[in-house]
Amino acid sequence: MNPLDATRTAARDATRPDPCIGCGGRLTGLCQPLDAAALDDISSESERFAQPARSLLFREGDQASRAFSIGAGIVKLSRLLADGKQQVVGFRFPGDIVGYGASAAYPYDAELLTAGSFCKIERRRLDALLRRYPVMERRLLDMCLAELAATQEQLVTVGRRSAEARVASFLLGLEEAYRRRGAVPDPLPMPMTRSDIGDFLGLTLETVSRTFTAFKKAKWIEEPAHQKLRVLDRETLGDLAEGIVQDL
Amino acid sequence: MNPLDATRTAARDATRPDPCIGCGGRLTGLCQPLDAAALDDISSESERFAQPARSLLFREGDQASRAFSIGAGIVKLSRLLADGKQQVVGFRFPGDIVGYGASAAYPYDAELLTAGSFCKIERRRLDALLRRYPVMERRLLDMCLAELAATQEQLVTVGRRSAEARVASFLLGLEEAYRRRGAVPDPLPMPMTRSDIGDFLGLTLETVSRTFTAFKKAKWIEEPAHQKLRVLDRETLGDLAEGIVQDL
DNA sequence: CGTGCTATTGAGAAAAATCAAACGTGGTGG
DNA sequence: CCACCACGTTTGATTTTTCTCAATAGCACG
Repeated sequence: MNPLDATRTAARDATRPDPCIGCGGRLTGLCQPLDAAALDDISSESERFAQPARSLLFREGDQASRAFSIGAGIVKLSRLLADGKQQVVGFRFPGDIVGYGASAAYPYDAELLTAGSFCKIERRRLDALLRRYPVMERRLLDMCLAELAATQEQLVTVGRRSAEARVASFLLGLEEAYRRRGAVPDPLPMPMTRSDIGDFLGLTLETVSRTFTAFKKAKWIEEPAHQKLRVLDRETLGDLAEGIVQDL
Repeated sequence: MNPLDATRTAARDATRPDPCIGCGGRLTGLCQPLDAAALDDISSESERFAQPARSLLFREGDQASRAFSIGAGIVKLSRLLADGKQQVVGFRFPGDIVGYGASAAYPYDAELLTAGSFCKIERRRLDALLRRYPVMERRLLDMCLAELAATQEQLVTVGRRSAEARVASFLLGLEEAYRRRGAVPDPLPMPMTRSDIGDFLGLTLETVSRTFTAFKKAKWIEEPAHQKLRVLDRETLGDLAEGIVQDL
Protein backbone atom coordinates (compact mmCIF):
# COMPACT_ATOMS: atom_id res chain seq x y z
CA MET A 1 0.00 0.00 0.00
CA ASN A 2 1.35 3.35 -0.99
CA PRO A 3 0.96 6.12 1.55
CA LEU A 4 1.15 8.81 -1.06
CA ASP A 5 -2.08 7.91 -2.70
CA ALA A 6 -4.91 6.34 -0.97
CA THR A 7 -7.33 5.16 -3.55
CA ARG A 8 -6.94 2.41 -6.01
CA THR A 9 -8.74 2.88 -9.24
CA ALA A 10 -9.41 0.50 -12.05
CA ALA A 11 -9.70 1.73 -15.59
CA ARG A 12 -13.16 1.49 -17.03
CA ASP A 13 -14.29 0.54 -20.49
CA ALA A 14 -16.77 3.22 -21.48
CA THR A 15 -15.70 6.82 -21.82
CA ARG A 16 -18.67 8.94 -20.90
CA PRO A 17 -19.00 12.72 -20.94
CA ASP A 18 -17.24 13.58 -17.69
CA PRO A 19 -20.03 13.25 -15.19
CA CYS A 20 -19.23 14.33 -11.70
CA ILE A 21 -17.53 13.51 -8.49
CA GLY A 22 -13.94 12.57 -8.85
CA CYS A 23 -13.96 11.91 -12.49
CA GLY A 24 -11.45 13.87 -14.47
CA GLY A 25 -13.07 12.47 -17.57
CA ARG A 26 -11.51 9.14 -16.69
CA LEU A 27 -14.25 8.09 -14.31
CA THR A 28 -11.82 6.95 -11.76
CA GLY A 29 -13.07 8.26 -8.44
CA LEU A 30 -16.11 7.80 -6.31
CA CYS A 31 -18.46 7.52 -9.27
CA GLN A 32 -16.48 4.75 -10.88
CA PRO A 33 -19.03 2.01 -10.14
CA LEU A 34 -22.13 3.99 -11.11
CA ASP A 35 -24.39 3.54 -14.10
CA ALA A 36 -25.51 6.27 -16.49
CA ALA A 37 -28.75 7.12 -14.72
CA ALA A 38 -27.02 7.56 -11.40
CA LEU A 39 -24.33 9.71 -12.96
CA ASP A 40 -26.94 12.07 -14.37
CA ASP A 41 -28.57 12.24 -10.98
CA ILE A 42 -25.35 13.12 -9.29
CA SER A 43 -24.22 15.76 -11.75
CA SER A 44 -27.01 17.98 -10.57
CA GLU A 45 -25.91 17.71 -6.95
CA SER A 46 -22.32 18.75 -7.45
CA GLU A 47 -20.48 21.78 -8.71
CA ARG A 48 -17.23 22.11 -10.57
CA PHE A 49 -14.59 24.76 -10.14
CA ALA A 50 -10.87 25.40 -10.52
CA GLN A 51 -8.26 26.99 -8.28
CA PRO A 52 -4.70 28.19 -8.76
CA ALA A 53 -1.55 26.69 -7.27
CA ARG A 54 -0.82 27.54 -3.64
CA SER A 55 -4.42 28.38 -2.84
CA LEU A 56 -6.30 26.70 -0.01
CA LEU A 57 -9.20 24.34 -0.59
CA PHE A 58 -10.07 24.61 3.08
CA ARG A 59 -8.47 25.35 6.42
CA GLU A 60 -8.08 23.26 9.56
CA GLY A 61 -11.00 24.02 11.85
CA ASP A 62 -13.40 25.14 9.12
CA GLN A 63 -16.87 23.67 9.23
CA ALA A 64 -16.56 20.43 7.21
CA SER A 65 -19.74 20.97 5.27
CA ARG A 66 -18.37 20.13 1.82
CA ALA A 67 -16.42 17.30 0.29
CA PHE A 68 -14.21 17.70 -2.75
CA SER A 69 -13.23 15.35 -5.47
CA ILE A 70 -10.00 16.05 -7.28
CA GLY A 71 -10.33 16.22 -11.06
CA ALA A 72 -6.83 17.53 -11.66
CA GLY A 73 -3.97 18.74 -9.49
CA ILE A 74 -2.13 17.66 -6.38
CA VAL A 75 -3.29 18.61 -2.89
CA LYS A 76 -1.26 18.71 0.31
CA LEU A 77 -3.07 17.94 3.58
CA SER A 78 -1.26 19.34 6.60
CA ARG A 79 -1.67 20.11 10.26
CA LEU A 80 0.00 23.03 11.96
CA LEU A 81 1.16 22.46 15.54
CA ALA A 82 1.24 24.89 18.43
CA ASP A 83 5.01 25.35 18.18
CA GLY A 84 4.85 26.19 14.48
CA LYS A 85 5.91 22.77 13.26
CA GLN A 86 3.93 21.21 10.49
CA GLN A 87 2.99 17.64 9.71
CA VAL A 88 1.85 16.72 6.23
CA VAL A 89 -0.80 14.04 6.63
CA GLY A 90 -0.72 13.09 2.97
CA PHE A 91 -0.79 14.15 -0.64
CA ARG A 92 -3.90 13.64 -2.74
CA PHE A 93 -4.16 13.09 -6.47
CA PRO A 94 -6.84 13.12 -9.15
CA GLY A 95 -9.63 10.71 -8.30
CA ASP A 96 -9.22 11.12 -4.54
CA ILE A 97 -11.88 12.50 -2.24
CA VAL A 98 -10.84 15.22 0.19
CA GLY A 99 -12.73 16.65 3.13
CA TYR A 100 -15.08 13.79 3.94
CA GLY A 101 -14.28 12.70 7.47
CA ALA A 102 -15.51 11.71 10.88
CA SER A 103 -15.50 15.12 12.50
CA ALA A 104 -17.57 18.27 12.07
CA ALA A 105 -14.51 20.40 11.32
CA TYR A 106 -11.73 19.70 8.86
CA PRO A 107 -8.78 18.28 10.80
CA TYR A 108 -6.15 19.77 8.47
CA ASP A 109 -5.44 22.41 5.84
CA ALA A 110 -5.82 21.39 2.21
CA GLU A 111 -3.50 23.35 -0.07
CA LEU A 112 -3.06 23.02 -3.82
CA LEU A 113 0.52 22.33 -4.88
CA THR A 114 -0.45 22.80 -8.51
CA ALA A 115 -3.39 24.42 -10.21
CA GLY A 116 -6.35 22.10 -9.82
CA SER A 117 -9.92 21.44 -10.79
CA PHE A 118 -12.45 20.02 -8.42
CA CYS A 119 -15.94 18.84 -7.90
CA LYS A 120 -17.61 20.19 -4.80
CA ILE A 121 -20.61 18.62 -3.09
CA GLU A 122 -22.43 19.49 0.09
CA ARG A 123 -21.80 16.85 2.68
CA ARG A 124 -25.49 16.57 3.40
CA ARG A 125 -26.19 15.87 -0.26
CA LEU A 126 -23.38 13.40 -0.56
CA ASP A 127 -24.73 11.50 2.43
CA ALA A 128 -28.13 11.39 0.75
CA LEU A 129 -26.54 10.08 -2.45
CA LEU A 130 -24.74 7.40 -0.48
CA ARG A 131 -28.04 6.23 0.95
CA ARG A 132 -29.56 6.18 -2.50
CA TYR A 133 -26.70 4.39 -4.21
CA PRO A 134 -25.24 1.63 -2.04
CA VAL A 135 -22.56 0.82 -4.63
CA MET A 136 -21.32 4.37 -4.18
CA GLU A 137 -21.16 3.94 -0.42
CA ARG A 138 -19.31 0.67 -0.92
CA ARG A 139 -16.85 2.43 -3.14
CA LEU A 140 -16.31 5.14 -0.55
CA LEU A 141 -15.72 2.48 2.10
CA ASP A 142 -13.13 0.83 -0.11
CA MET A 143 -11.43 4.16 -0.73
CA CYS A 144 -11.43 4.82 3.01
CA LEU A 145 -9.95 1.41 3.77
CA ALA A 146 -7.22 1.98 1.18
CA GLU A 147 -6.47 5.39 2.65
CA LEU A 148 -6.29 3.89 6.11
CA ALA A 149 -3.84 1.23 4.96
CA ALA A 150 -1.73 3.92 3.28
CA THR A 151 -1.68 6.05 6.42
CA GLN A 152 -0.67 3.07 8.55
CA GLU A 153 2.15 2.38 6.12
CA GLN A 154 3.25 5.99 6.44
CA LEU A 155 3.21 5.61 10.21
CA VAL A 156 5.69 2.76 9.87
CA THR A 157 7.89 4.88 7.63
CA VAL A 158 7.91 7.88 9.95
CA GLY A 159 8.09 5.88 13.17
CA ARG A 160 10.79 3.38 12.42
CA ARG A 161 12.84 4.20 9.35
CA SER A 162 16.06 6.17 8.88
CA ALA A 163 16.11 9.45 7.01
CA GLU A 164 17.41 7.83 3.81
CA ALA A 165 14.84 5.05 4.01
CA ARG A 166 12.08 7.62 4.43
CA VAL A 167 13.16 9.63 1.42
CA ALA A 168 13.56 6.49 -0.68
CA SER A 169 10.09 5.42 0.40
CA PHE A 170 8.69 8.80 -0.58
CA LEU A 171 10.29 8.71 -4.02
CA LEU A 172 9.00 5.24 -4.81
CA GLY A 173 5.61 6.18 -3.42
CA LEU A 174 5.40 9.19 -5.69
CA GLU A 175 6.16 7.05 -8.70
CA GLU A 176 3.63 4.47 -7.56
CA ALA A 177 0.97 7.17 -7.17
CA TYR A 178 1.31 8.01 -10.86
CA ARG A 179 1.44 4.37 -11.88
CA ARG A 180 -1.91 3.74 -10.22
CA ARG A 181 -3.53 6.40 -12.34
CA GLY A 182 -2.26 5.19 -15.68
CA ALA A 183 0.91 5.93 -17.59
CA VAL A 184 3.85 7.20 -15.55
CA PRO A 185 5.05 10.55 -16.96
CA ASP A 186 8.77 10.84 -17.58
CA PRO A 187 10.09 12.77 -15.82
CA LEU A 188 7.64 12.76 -12.91
CA PRO A 189 6.22 16.10 -11.84
CA MET A 190 7.15 16.64 -8.19
CA PRO A 191 5.48 19.87 -7.09
CA MET A 192 6.33 19.55 -3.40
CA THR A 193 9.19 21.51 -1.84
CA ARG A 194 11.92 20.00 0.34
CA SER A 195 10.03 21.48 3.24
CA ASP A 196 6.78 19.75 2.22
CA ILE A 197 8.61 16.45 1.90
CA GLY A 198 10.30 16.94 5.26
CA ASP A 199 6.99 17.69 6.91
CA PHE A 200 5.55 14.57 5.34
CA LEU A 201 8.42 12.35 6.48
CA GLY A 202 9.05 13.84 9.90
CA LEU A 203 12.40 15.32 8.84
CA THR A 204 13.81 18.81 8.42
CA LEU A 205 14.12 20.31 4.98
CA GLU A 206 17.93 20.29 5.34
CA THR A 207 18.00 16.55 5.93
CA VAL A 208 15.76 16.00 2.91
CA SER A 209 17.99 18.21 0.78
CA ARG A 210 21.15 16.39 1.84
CA THR A 211 19.54 13.05 1.13
CA PHE A 212 18.43 14.16 -2.33
CA THR A 213 21.95 15.35 -3.03
CA ALA A 214 23.37 12.01 -1.93
CA PHE A 215 20.86 10.07 -4.05
CA LYS A 216 21.71 12.19 -7.07
CA LYS A 217 25.44 11.69 -6.53
CA ALA A 218 24.83 7.95 -6.35
CA LYS A 219 22.86 8.17 -9.60
CA TRP A 220 19.76 6.62 -8.04
CA ILE A 221 17.65 9.58 -9.08
CA GLU A 222 17.99 12.71 -11.18
CA GLU A 223 16.20 16.03 -11.33
CA PRO A 224 16.27 17.04 -14.99
CA ALA A 225 14.47 20.26 -14.20
CA HIS A 226 12.93 22.13 -11.32
CA GLN A 227 10.25 19.97 -9.68
CA LYS A 228 10.91 17.13 -12.09
CA LEU A 229 12.10 13.74 -10.91
CA ARG A 230 13.41 10.64 -12.61
CA VAL A 231 13.97 7.43 -10.65
CA LEU A 232 17.06 5.72 -12.04
CA ASP A 233 17.59 2.83 -9.63
CA ARG A 234 14.29 1.55 -8.33
CA GLU A 235 15.92 -1.61 -7.01
CA THR A 236 18.40 0.10 -4.71
CA LEU A 237 15.88 2.65 -3.49
CA GLY A 238 13.54 -0.22 -2.64
CA ASP A 239 16.21 -2.02 -0.63
CA LEU A 240 17.04 1.23 1.11
CA ALA A 241 13.40 1.90 1.94
CA GLU A 242 13.03 -1.57 3.41
CA GLY A 243 16.19 -1.17 5.45
CA ILE A 244 17.72 -4.19 3.72
CA VAL A 245 20.76 -2.05 2.97
CA GLN A 246 21.63 1.13 4.85
CA ASP A 247 23.91 2.93 2.48
CA LEU A 248 25.35 6.46 2.53
CA MET B 1 -9.44 12.33 17.67
CA ASN B 2 -7.69 9.82 19.80
CA PRO B 3 -5.25 7.56 18.00
CA LEU B 4 -5.48 4.89 20.62
CA ASP B 5 -9.02 3.99 19.83
CA ALA B 6 -10.60 4.42 16.55
CA THR B 7 -14.29 3.98 16.96
CA ARG B 8 -16.73 6.20 18.70
CA THR B 9 -19.67 4.47 20.22
CA ALA B 10 -22.85 5.80 21.63
CA ALA B 11 -24.59 4.02 24.46
CA ARG B 12 -27.88 2.45 23.51
CA ASP B 13 -31.12 2.25 25.40
CA ALA B 14 -32.20 -1.37 25.18
CA THR B 15 -30.04 -4.13 26.63
CA ARG B 16 -30.58 -7.16 24.48
CA PRO B 17 -29.17 -10.67 24.93
CA ASP B 18 -25.67 -10.08 23.55
CA PRO B 19 -26.23 -10.62 19.87
CA CYS B 20 -23.15 -10.66 17.74
CA ILE B 21 -20.48 -8.69 16.07
CA GLY B 22 -18.67 -6.35 18.35
CA CYS B 23 -21.15 -6.30 21.12
CA GLY B 24 -19.75 -7.25 24.48
CA GLY B 25 -23.31 -7.21 25.72
CA ARG B 26 -23.19 -3.45 25.42
CA LEU B 27 -24.12 -3.36 21.77
CA THR B 28 -21.46 -0.89 21.01
CA GLY B 29 -19.74 -2.08 17.86
CA LEU B 30 -20.71 -2.68 14.30
CA CYS B 31 -24.17 -3.94 15.16
CA GLN B 32 -25.03 -0.87 17.17
CA PRO B 33 -27.52 0.53 14.63
CA LEU B 34 -29.30 -2.74 13.87
CA ASP B 35 -32.79 -3.81 14.83
CA ALA B 36 -33.76 -7.10 16.48
CA ALA B 37 -34.52 -9.00 13.27
CA ALA B 38 -31.19 -8.11 11.77
CA LEU B 39 -29.36 -9.08 14.94
CA ASP B 40 -30.91 -12.53 14.86
CA ASP B 41 -29.91 -12.85 11.24
CA ILE B 42 -26.34 -11.94 11.99
CA SER B 43 -25.89 -14.16 14.99
CA SER B 44 -26.09 -17.20 12.76
CA GLU B 45 -23.32 -15.87 10.52
CA SER B 46 -20.74 -15.27 13.22
CA GLU B 47 -18.93 -17.34 15.80
CA ARG B 48 -17.71 -16.47 19.25
CA PHE B 49 -14.53 -17.57 20.93
CA ALA B 50 -11.97 -16.54 23.53
CA GLN B 51 -8.19 -16.45 23.56
CA PRO B 52 -5.54 -16.01 26.26
CA ALA B 53 -3.23 -13.06 26.72
CA ARG B 54 -0.19 -12.91 24.43
CA SER B 55 -1.77 -15.13 21.79
CA LEU B 56 -2.08 -14.05 18.18
CA LEU B 57 -5.40 -13.35 16.54
CA PHE B 58 -3.68 -13.40 13.16
CA ARG B 59 -0.29 -12.83 11.60
CA GLU B 60 0.92 -10.33 9.03
CA GLY B 61 0.68 -11.94 5.61
CA ASP B 62 -2.09 -14.42 6.51
CA GLN B 63 -4.99 -14.62 4.12
CA ALA B 64 -7.40 -11.94 5.37
CA SER B 65 -10.48 -14.14 5.10
CA ARG B 66 -11.97 -13.31 8.49
CA ALA B 67 -12.81 -10.17 10.40
CA PHE B 68 -12.96 -10.02 14.19
CA SER B 69 -14.96 -7.94 16.54
CA ILE B 70 -13.56 -7.40 20.00
CA GLY B 71 -15.98 -8.27 22.80
CA ALA B 72 -13.39 -7.98 25.56
CA GLY B 73 -9.66 -7.43 25.75
CA ILE B 74 -7.02 -5.18 24.21
CA VAL B 75 -5.32 -6.01 20.93
CA LYS B 76 -2.01 -4.71 19.63
CA LEU B 77 -1.60 -4.32 15.86
CA SER B 78 2.02 -4.30 14.77
CA ARG B 79 4.26 -4.60 11.75
CA LEU B 80 7.68 -6.18 11.87
CA LEU B 81 10.34 -4.63 9.63
CA ALA B 82 13.17 -6.29 7.77
CA ASP B 83 15.75 -5.07 10.29
CA GLY B 84 13.81 -6.47 13.25
CA LYS B 85 12.31 -3.18 14.29
CA GLN B 86 8.63 -3.09 15.07
CA GLN B 87 5.98 -0.46 14.56
CA VAL B 88 2.74 -0.67 16.49
CA VAL B 89 0.03 0.60 14.19
CA GLY B 90 -2.51 0.90 16.96
CA PHE B 91 -4.25 -0.62 19.94
CA ARG B 92 -7.82 -1.86 19.65
CA PHE B 93 -10.45 -2.06 22.35
CA PRO B 94 -13.85 -3.69 22.89
CA GLY B 95 -16.27 -2.67 20.18
CA ASP B 96 -13.57 -2.27 17.53
CA ILE B 97 -13.38 -4.31 14.36
CA VAL B 98 -10.05 -5.89 13.49
CA GLY B 99 -8.93 -7.55 10.28
CA TYR B 100 -11.26 -5.91 7.78
CA GLY B 101 -9.12 -4.05 5.30
CA ALA B 102 -8.34 -3.19 1.72
CA SER B 103 -5.87 -5.95 0.99
CA ALA B 104 -6.13 -9.71 0.59
CA ALA B 105 -3.59 -10.37 3.34
CA TYR B 106 -3.49 -8.89 6.84
CA PRO B 107 -0.98 -6.04 6.83
CA TYR B 108 0.05 -6.57 10.46
CA ASP B 109 0.11 -8.98 13.39
CA ALA B 110 -2.76 -8.80 15.85
CA GLU B 111 -1.71 -9.85 19.34
CA LEU B 112 -3.78 -9.95 22.51
CA LEU B 113 -2.30 -7.93 25.35
CA THR B 114 -4.92 -9.32 27.72
CA ALA B 115 -7.20 -12.32 27.57
CA GLY B 116 -9.97 -11.51 25.13
CA SER B 117 -13.25 -12.67 23.67
CA PHE B 118 -14.15 -12.17 20.06
CA CYS B 119 -16.69 -12.60 17.40
CA LYS B 120 -15.39 -14.04 14.17
CA ILE B 121 -17.06 -13.71 10.80
CA GLU B 122 -16.00 -14.80 7.35
CA ARG B 123 -15.17 -11.78 5.26
CA ARG B 124 -17.36 -13.06 2.45
CA ARG B 125 -20.33 -13.33 4.79
CA LEU B 126 -19.70 -9.94 6.32
CA ASP B 127 -19.66 -8.40 2.86
CA ALA B 128 -22.99 -10.06 2.14
CA LEU B 129 -24.41 -8.69 5.39
CA LEU B 130 -23.19 -5.22 4.50
CA ARG B 131 -25.08 -5.42 1.21
CA ARG B 132 -28.20 -6.60 3.01
CA TYR B 133 -28.07 -4.01 5.80
CA PRO B 134 -27.02 -0.58 4.52
CA VAL B 135 -27.10 0.91 8.02
CA MET B 136 -24.45 -1.62 8.95
CA GLU B 137 -22.27 -0.59 6.04
CA ARG B 138 -22.77 3.05 7.01
CA ARG B 139 -21.68 2.24 10.50
CA LEU B 140 -18.58 0.48 9.21
CA LEU B 141 -17.76 3.50 7.06
CA ASP B 142 -18.07 5.77 10.09
CA MET B 143 -15.82 3.48 12.12
CA CYS B 144 -13.31 3.47 9.29
CA LEU B 145 -13.36 7.26 9.02
CA ALA B 146 -12.80 7.55 12.76
CA GLU B 147 -9.93 5.08 12.60
CA LEU B 148 -8.41 7.05 9.74
CA ALA B 149 -8.60 10.29 11.68
CA ALA B 150 -7.01 8.60 14.70
CA THR B 151 -4.18 7.22 12.58
CA GLN B 152 -3.55 10.64 11.04
CA GLU B 153 -3.39 12.11 14.52
CA GLN B 154 -0.87 9.46 15.49
CA LEU B 155 1.17 10.35 12.42
CA VAL B 156 1.40 13.92 13.71
CA THR B 157 2.50 12.67 17.12
CA VAL B 158 5.20 10.39 15.76
CA GLY B 159 6.36 12.72 13.03
CA ARG B 160 6.65 16.01 14.82
CA ARG B 161 6.57 15.73 18.59
CA SER B 162 9.32 15.31 21.17
CA ALA B 163 9.69 12.14 23.20
CA GLU B 164 7.96 13.67 26.22
CA ALA B 165 5.13 15.02 24.11
CA ARG B 166 4.61 11.61 22.55
CA VAL B 167 4.44 9.84 25.88
CA ALA B 168 2.08 12.47 27.27
CA SER B 169 -0.08 12.07 24.20
CA PHE B 170 -0.14 8.30 24.67
CA LEU B 171 -1.15 8.56 28.32
CA LEU B 172 -4.01 10.95 27.63
CA GLY B 173 -5.07 8.84 24.68
CA LEU B 174 -5.25 5.75 26.83
CA GLU B 175 -7.45 7.50 29.31
CA GLU B 176 -9.62 8.84 26.51
CA ALA B 177 -9.99 5.35 25.06
CA TYR B 178 -11.58 4.19 28.30
CA ARG B 179 -13.70 7.31 28.60
CA ARG B 180 -15.25 6.62 25.21
CA ARG B 181 -16.44 3.25 26.35
CA GLY B 182 -18.11 4.36 29.54
CA ALA B 183 -16.77 4.82 33.05
CA VAL B 184 -13.02 5.31 33.38
CA PRO B 185 -11.57 2.68 35.73
CA ASP B 186 -9.30 3.96 38.48
CA PRO B 187 -6.51 3.10 38.18
CA LEU B 188 -6.45 2.49 34.43
CA PRO B 189 -5.33 -0.95 33.27
CA MET B 190 -2.30 -0.45 31.01
CA PRO B 191 -1.37 -3.88 29.66
CA MET B 192 1.25 -2.68 27.19
CA THR B 193 4.97 -2.92 27.99
CA ARG B 194 7.45 -0.05 27.63
CA SER B 195 8.54 -1.75 24.46
CA ASP B 196 4.98 -1.80 23.06
CA ILE B 197 4.60 1.88 23.89
CA GLY B 198 7.95 2.69 22.31
CA ASP B 199 7.04 0.82 19.16
CA PHE B 200 3.78 2.74 19.05
CA LEU B 201 5.43 6.12 19.50
CA GLY B 202 8.53 5.58 17.41
CA LEU B 203 10.81 5.59 20.48
CA THR B 204 13.03 3.06 22.20
CA LEU B 205 11.83 1.35 25.34
CA GLU B 206 14.60 3.10 27.29
CA THR B 207 13.39 6.52 26.27
CA VAL B 208 9.85 5.58 27.26
CA SER B 209 11.07 4.29 30.60
CA ARG B 210 13.04 7.44 31.33
CA THR B 211 10.07 9.59 30.42
CA PHE B 212 7.75 7.59 32.68
CA THR B 213 10.23 7.98 35.51
CA ALA B 214 10.38 11.73 34.95
CA PHE B 215 6.59 12.02 34.84
CA LYS B 216 6.28 10.06 38.07
CA LYS B 217 8.91 12.23 39.76
CA ALA B 218 6.98 15.30 38.67
CA LYS B 219 3.79 13.75 40.11
CA TRP B 220 1.96 13.99 36.81
CA ILE B 221 1.21 10.27 36.85
CA GLU B 222 1.57 7.33 39.18
CA GLU B 223 1.69 3.60 38.76
CA PRO B 224 0.01 2.19 41.85
CA ALA B 225 0.68 -1.35 40.66
CA HIS B 226 2.18 -3.19 37.74
CA GLN B 227 0.36 -2.24 34.52
CA LYS B 228 -1.87 0.19 36.39
CA LEU B 229 -1.83 3.87 35.65
CA ARG B 230 -3.30 6.95 37.26
CA VAL B 231 -3.16 10.32 35.55
CA LEU B 232 -2.65 12.99 38.20
CA ASP B 233 -2.12 16.14 36.16
CA ARG B 234 -4.14 16.02 32.97
CA GLU B 235 -3.60 19.73 32.40
CA THR B 236 0.16 19.67 32.32
CA LEU B 237 0.29 16.48 30.27
CA GLY B 238 -2.01 18.12 27.76
CA ASP B 239 0.19 21.19 27.47
CA LEU B 240 3.20 18.94 27.11
CA ALA B 241 1.53 16.87 24.40
CA GLU B 242 0.63 20.00 22.47
CA GLY B 243 4.14 21.36 22.78
CA ILE B 244 2.81 24.45 24.59
CA VAL B 245 5.35 23.78 27.32
CA GLN B 246 8.46 21.65 26.86
CA ASP B 247 9.37 20.66 30.39
CA LEU B 248 11.91 18.19 31.78
C1' DC C 1 13.44 -20.49 45.25
C1' DG C 2 15.19 -19.85 41.02
C1' DT C 3 14.59 -17.98 36.40
C1' DG C 4 13.21 -15.30 32.72
C1' DC C 5 11.03 -11.18 31.45
C1' DT C 6 10.33 -6.30 32.12
C1' DA C 7 11.99 -2.15 33.82
C1' DT C 8 15.42 1.10 35.35
C1' DT C 9 19.57 3.66 35.08
C1' DG C 10 23.99 5.15 33.24
C1' DA C 11 27.55 6.32 29.83
C1' DG C 12 28.84 7.00 25.25
C1' DA C 13 27.76 7.20 20.22
C1' DA C 14 25.15 8.49 16.38
C1' DA C 15 21.60 10.42 13.73
C1' DA C 16 19.23 14.28 12.77
C1' DA C 17 18.09 19.01 14.25
C1' DT C 18 19.51 23.58 14.56
C1' DC C 19 21.92 27.62 13.31
C1' DA C 20 24.11 30.05 9.71
C1' DA C 21 25.54 31.54 5.27
C1' DA C 22 25.55 31.64 0.42
C1' DC C 23 23.63 30.38 -4.00
C1' DG C 24 20.07 29.87 -7.83
C1' DT C 25 16.13 30.94 -9.89
C1' DG C 26 11.61 32.18 -11.08
C1' DG C 27 8.62 35.88 -10.96
C1' DT C 28 7.67 40.85 -10.68
C1' DG C 29 7.89 45.35 -11.60
C1' DG C 30 10.42 49.13 -13.25
C1' DC D 1 13.83 43.26 -21.33
C1' DC D 2 16.49 43.34 -17.52
C1' DA D 3 17.38 43.80 -12.65
C1' DC D 4 16.07 42.76 -8.34
C1' DC D 5 13.85 40.32 -4.74
C1' DA D 6 11.83 36.67 -2.34
C1' DC D 7 11.94 32.08 -1.79
C1' DG D 8 13.62 27.51 -2.19
C1' DT D 9 17.82 25.01 -2.02
C1' DT D 10 22.37 23.67 -0.88
C1' DT D 11 26.16 23.14 2.14
C1' DG D 12 28.77 23.56 6.45
C1' DA D 13 29.56 23.69 11.54
C1' DT D 14 27.72 22.67 15.85
C1' DT D 15 24.36 21.11 19.21
C1' DT D 16 20.87 18.27 20.91
C1' DT D 17 18.00 14.52 21.24
C1' DT D 18 17.50 10.03 21.18
C1' DC D 19 19.56 5.60 20.35
C1' DT D 20 22.64 2.03 21.54
C1' DC D 21 25.12 -0.73 24.55
C1' DA D 22 25.58 -2.35 29.14
C1' DA D 23 24.72 -3.58 33.74
C1' DT D 24 21.60 -4.02 37.51
C1' DA D 25 17.28 -4.45 39.82
C1' DG D 26 12.42 -5.92 40.42
C1' DC D 27 8.69 -9.11 39.73
C1' DA D 28 5.76 -12.70 38.35
C1' DC D 29 5.49 -17.30 37.43
C1' DG D 30 6.59 -21.88 37.52
